Amino acid sequence: MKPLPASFYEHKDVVRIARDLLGKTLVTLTDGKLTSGLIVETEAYSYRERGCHAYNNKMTERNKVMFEQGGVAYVYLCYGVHNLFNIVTNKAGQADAVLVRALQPLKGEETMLARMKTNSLKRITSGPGKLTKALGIDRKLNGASLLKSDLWIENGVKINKNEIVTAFRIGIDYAGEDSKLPWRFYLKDNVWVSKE
DNA sequence: TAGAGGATTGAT
DNA sequence: TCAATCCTCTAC
Repeated sequence: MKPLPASFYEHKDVVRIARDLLGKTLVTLTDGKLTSGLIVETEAYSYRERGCHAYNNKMTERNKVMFEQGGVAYVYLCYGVHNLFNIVTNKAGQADAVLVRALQPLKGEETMLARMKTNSLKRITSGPGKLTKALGIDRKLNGASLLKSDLWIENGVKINKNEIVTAFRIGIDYAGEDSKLPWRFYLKDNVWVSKE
């Protein structure tokens, strides 16, 4: 399998990319250990709405990688506890991104279990803060290219349109009206999706 | 330079 | 329901 091409990430419609990422495979090679998982839940963020760190084209030290060309990782610390993994999309200067919220473990399951200090495979990647830990993603990978580093996305399984559920995004009440945008996508009846 | 708060999680 | 935990942003 090969990483998805740059053109996939440079599309101008971040919502479409978020939907297309369902069923793709996220792969990391951290500390010499390969781990991967099927993407089963995503959320879209755009500089045009308040839920986004780069709302109104506001660039800061933290979110500046969002303004790079699509195809890089945006990893940041949330609540002082969790690393959250985003995929930067669109062209340079158009700060859009997709947050990966849940995975279905595929490879390196033992490595993930060891990182999570648990014996239960269930729910170890069902949440944005958990999947980064399971796959060994942290802020060192902020700005890393998904085309040529130890972090990339491959084609996975084909998803039918009627398997995709559309919902409101989680945890962004502060965004006002924009928190009602139906920009969260997940696979219907998939046990690996994060719980609300 | 101090203070507030967050795209979450797991324990109580 | 609530604390953990720390980096980032904003205001002074």
